[in-house]
Order: sequence, then C-alpha cells, then structure tokens
Amino acid sequence: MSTANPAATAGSRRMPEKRQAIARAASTVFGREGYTRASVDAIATEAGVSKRTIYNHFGDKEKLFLSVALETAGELTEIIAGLADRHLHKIVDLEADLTAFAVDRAKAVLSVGEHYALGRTIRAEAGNIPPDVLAAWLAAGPLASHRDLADHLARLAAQGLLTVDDPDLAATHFTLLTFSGAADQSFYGAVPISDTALRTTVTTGVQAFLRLHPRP
Amino acid sequence: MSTANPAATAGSRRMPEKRQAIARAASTVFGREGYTRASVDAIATEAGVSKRTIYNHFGDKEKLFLSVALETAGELTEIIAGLADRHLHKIVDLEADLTAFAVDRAKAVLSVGEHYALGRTIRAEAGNIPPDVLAAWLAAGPLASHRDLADHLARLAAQGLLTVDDPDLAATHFTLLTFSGAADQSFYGAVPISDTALRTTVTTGVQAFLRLHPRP
DNA sequence: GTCTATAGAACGATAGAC
DNA sequence: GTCTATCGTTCTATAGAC
Repeated sequence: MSTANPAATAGSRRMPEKRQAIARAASTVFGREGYTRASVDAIATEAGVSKRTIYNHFGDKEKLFLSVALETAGELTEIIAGLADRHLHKIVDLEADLTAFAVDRAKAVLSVGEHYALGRTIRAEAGNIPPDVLAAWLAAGPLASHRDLADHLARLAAQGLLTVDDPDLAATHFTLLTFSGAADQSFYGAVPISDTALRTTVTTGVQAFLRLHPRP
Repeated sequence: MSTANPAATAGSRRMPEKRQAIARAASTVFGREGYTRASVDAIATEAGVSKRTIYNHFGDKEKLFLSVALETAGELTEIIAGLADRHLHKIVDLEADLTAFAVDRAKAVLSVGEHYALGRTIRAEAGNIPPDVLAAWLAAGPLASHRDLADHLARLAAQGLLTVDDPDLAATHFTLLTFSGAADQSFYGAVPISDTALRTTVTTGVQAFLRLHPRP
C-alpha cells in the first residue's frame, strides 16, 4: 500500500491531517453553537475522529477552543488583507471600491457556519478567556486587520483620494460606519442579514465616511 | 408576630417581592455568567429562594431568561431616556452635553455585574432566542432608545444646533461613533474599560459626529 | 381543613475527561 | 467505552394563611 493514501497512514507518528480536521470541525461547531453548548462529542463526529483523539491532540476542551481561536484569527486576517488588496490596491471609483471592500469584509466576518466564523463565540466568551490569550487573539485578528486598513487609507490619502490626518482614527471611522452596524444587526452573524440590508448599511456608511474624510 | 416581617408571610397568596428578587438575581447571574453557565441553583442562592419557587414563578430556565430579558430591556430604556433628558433637554455646550450623555449611556449599558447588564448575554444567545422574542427585546430596548435619541437630535436640529436631514440616520451615526467602539473594546461589558479610555473614545466620536452634522 | 409556597432531596440526562 | 460531576427538573414533606 502506498503512503500516498491518507487512510493508510492512520497509525503513523504525526497526524497533521487529523489535527486539522479537528480544528476545522471545532471552528465550525464552536462558531455555530457557542462554547458551552458545543459538545466534544459533536466536534468529534463533525471531524470524523474519536473523542480520545481530540484529547490527545489538544488536552481539553478549553485548550482546543483557544488554539482554534488563535489559528482562525490569523486565517481571517489574511482573507481580509486579500480583500483589501483586491479592492483598494488600484482605485477605479473610490466610493464603489470602498463599498465593495466593506461588503466583502462584512460577509467574511459575519458568515454563519463557516469555519472561520467563531469570532462571535470568542466575543461572547471574552469574560472567560485568559487576558493574555484574548490579547493575542485581538493582535492576530481585529487589530491586525485594523492596521492593514489604516495603511491602505494612508496610502489613498497620499494619492490625494482622501483626507486623512490620523490613519488609525480613519480606520476606526471606516469600521464603525461600514461594519459595526451590520455586525450589531446580525448579532455578529448569529442571525442572518439579508444581502440588500447589508448593502444598504454599508453604502450609507461609506458615504458618511467620505464626508468625514473627503477628497481634499 | 407582625406581618411587616417578610419572613412571616411565607405562605401568603401572592409573593411579588420573591418574584422580583428572582428577577434581579437572574439578571445579575445571567449577565455575569451567560445563559448556559448560569445554574438555576446559583440564581436561587443569589435570590435567597428555593429552586422550586423559581419554577413556580417562571416555568423553566428559558422562560425565566426571556422574561427577565424583556423586563430589564424596558428598565434600561427608561434609564437611558432619563439620561438623554438630563443632558440633552436644555443644551448649554453642545459638544460637552453630547459627550456627557454618551459617556453616561455607555456606562449604563456596559456596566458589569449590574442587574440590567445582561444585554451582552442576550446578544451572545441571539441565535438561540425565538425570533419573536428577540424582536420584542429589540423593540423594548435598543430600538426604543434609538428612536428616543433620534427625536432628541431632530429637536436639536430644529433649534439650529445641528444639521440633520434624517434623524434616524443621525441617531445611527451617533451610536456608532460614540458607543459601538466602546462596546466592542469592552466586549459589551465583559471586560472592564477604563474611564479615561471610555472618555477618549466617546470624545473623538462626538467630534466626528459633529463634523457629520455640524451647526448649519 | 384546604391551599399555596418553601426547602431540600432525588432523578435522569448530558457532557467532559480518561 | 466508562466514570463521574453537574445541572435542569420534579417530588416529598413541612408550615403558614384564609
């Protein structure tokens, strides 16, 4: 039998595929059910492994959650960075491009049931997460995306497309006006938000942002 | 023995004080622990009643939670309406008054451990709350406060203090710029936010709001 | 005497851990 | 697969109010 068949390597020393399957399953189930409601049984079933395998890889439920939280935060940050690059690198129509970015970002973060959608669970559990882990999650996730956005806005300002005194503040304004409202409406993805509602919220948000930071 | 002693009336027909004690305790414990972590035992202990009494009054844990959620939403709405009236009824210094209102409102909503601070628990459980109950909570809480704020802003605009085309949109801007950031930073009250951090966030938010809706 | 409320034990199911 | 703890819920017995 060839080692190219993953099933044939079931007893091998390292099992990164199983670990990854568990991580994806955990992300999905934690994101869908929340921390306390998500049972290790359900995660094991979703991952197609036994509970014992989960405990061997991650120790206990809390460590599993925290590990997966940090990993998916980094993945989502990269996804958002890709969206920003796609929509904001070369500006064609400023308002349209900002809107397209904001819509795609909101969809990425607020998507329900996706494997990187446990942001709402992390927020719901913030009070029970060790402060250093919470800080690490913030740094790998929301803060990293915030910095990336601030850099883009500063660059657009340097190109004469926006007025930006403080890129950090501008990024805050952009996120508040084009994302926070949608996040609040959808309870961070727990309740679906219609495409048209999202688009309306984002569009008016971008308009307000552009009034705060107009082309000079 | 006198009936003025509450303990002496233990077997009386109606016991609104006990019901209220349970409601307050439930609000506190649900707000502090979240829905699934809060045990009926803990609520009973906090309220100083037996578990059975809770079931007699509220049926089951879920009904208890939903009842208390709706009741406290209304209470918080009234508190915020009072704050708005106090700070916005007679304007002395527009920016200072708006800032004071926003600071007090954020403190009221994000106060940790207070008996009306289970907003974050409701948001965390939004996906598990029956849609009609969630809608009722929104109507009694956030939406009612939103409308009240919109009315105040419209009135200030009529007095020539602000430019407001759409009071609804203006209220949205105000909340996003002066509240949502603080709520996000503190994870809706799960993690304490320092007074200076709150004040800074709110102050810059009010400034942005006034740039969007300047005195004509 | 009957009714209601209470306290506390007990039950059954679930879920984390090994 | 098993063990054990926890938790939501129910049952039983006691006591005061009308």
